[in-house]
Amino acid sequence: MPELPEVEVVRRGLERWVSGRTIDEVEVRHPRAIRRHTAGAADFAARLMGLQLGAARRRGKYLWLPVTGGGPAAQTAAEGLPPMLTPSVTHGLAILAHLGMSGQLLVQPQDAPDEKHLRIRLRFADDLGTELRFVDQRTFGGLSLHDTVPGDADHLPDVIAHIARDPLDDAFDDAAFHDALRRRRTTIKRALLDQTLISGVGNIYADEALWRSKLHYERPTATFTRPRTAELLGHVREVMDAALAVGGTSFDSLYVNVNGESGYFDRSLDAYGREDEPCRRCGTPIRRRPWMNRSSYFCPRCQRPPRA
DNA sequence: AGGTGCCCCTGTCTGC
DNA sequence: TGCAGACAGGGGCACC
Repeated sequence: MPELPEVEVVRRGLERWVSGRTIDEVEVRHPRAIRRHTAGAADFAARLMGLQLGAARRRGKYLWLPVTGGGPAAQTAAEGLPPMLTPSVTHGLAILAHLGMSGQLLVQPQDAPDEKHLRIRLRFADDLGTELRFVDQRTFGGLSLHDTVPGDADHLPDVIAHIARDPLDDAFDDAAFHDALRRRRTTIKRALLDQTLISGVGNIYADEALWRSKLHYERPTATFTRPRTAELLGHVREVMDAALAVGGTSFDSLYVNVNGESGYFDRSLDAYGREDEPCRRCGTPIRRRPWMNRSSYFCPRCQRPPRA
């Protein structure tokens, strides 16, 4: 599953291979892949026509491409749409993407055979011979077109305005995160997965960062001291940086790489997926516990549960 | 109204 | 062998 570092690799690939290009053909092959675009597939396709893609952005696991323009085909299509859905002068537009569990954005030669789970195809008004494909087996991900937050320098799509900055973002506010933790009446792993507090941390990185911090996943956030929060954030950044260092080497290829193939997951995990294997610190077998319809992996010796 | 938990989806794996 | 069920998981959203 693509985690934040993989999504960042995809962002770099998009920047390199599709930013600046102009859309001139859109094919939606599965309605679920554009379900966040509430006006439907025909509207999605019509409104993308003629748009020029700007620089790729990322927040947590969300990706987006601010767009400009809209050619004759887009204007024609827009005439039949209600005012809310026509291109706005005061608000920018952006194509939003989320890869979900199994999504891939691939830059492929136009004559390459369709992937089994090809959901959306975008072709461009140039002679580079490549197209952008959204491929997704489990269809948790998708593409959609949205207004951007007025005045936002990154052209943030309005529907993800509630998503917090991620810990690799220079503007992430460590002190504000700590204060938010202290105000919450919840437990630390829930907080790490709460996208309104901190984004981009999934189940895997949460378990890894907690293991490195010797923290049990059910520790109440209200007990966190400033140094403990700082240490935890440091470990979150470490595991993400390590994965980025490994997975970030392949974006230079034609394919926009994704799909959790970062070798990081095979070699460097200390807790996640290691049930019954010895803790790399103390040798105690790692345990797995059902948690929120998922699993939590932890060392029962290094990560003691909080008092009841 | 902050916190909790269900549900969407499909392919793989395990156990009976 | 075949089938049922567990599991993987982000995040929207209904509900208390």
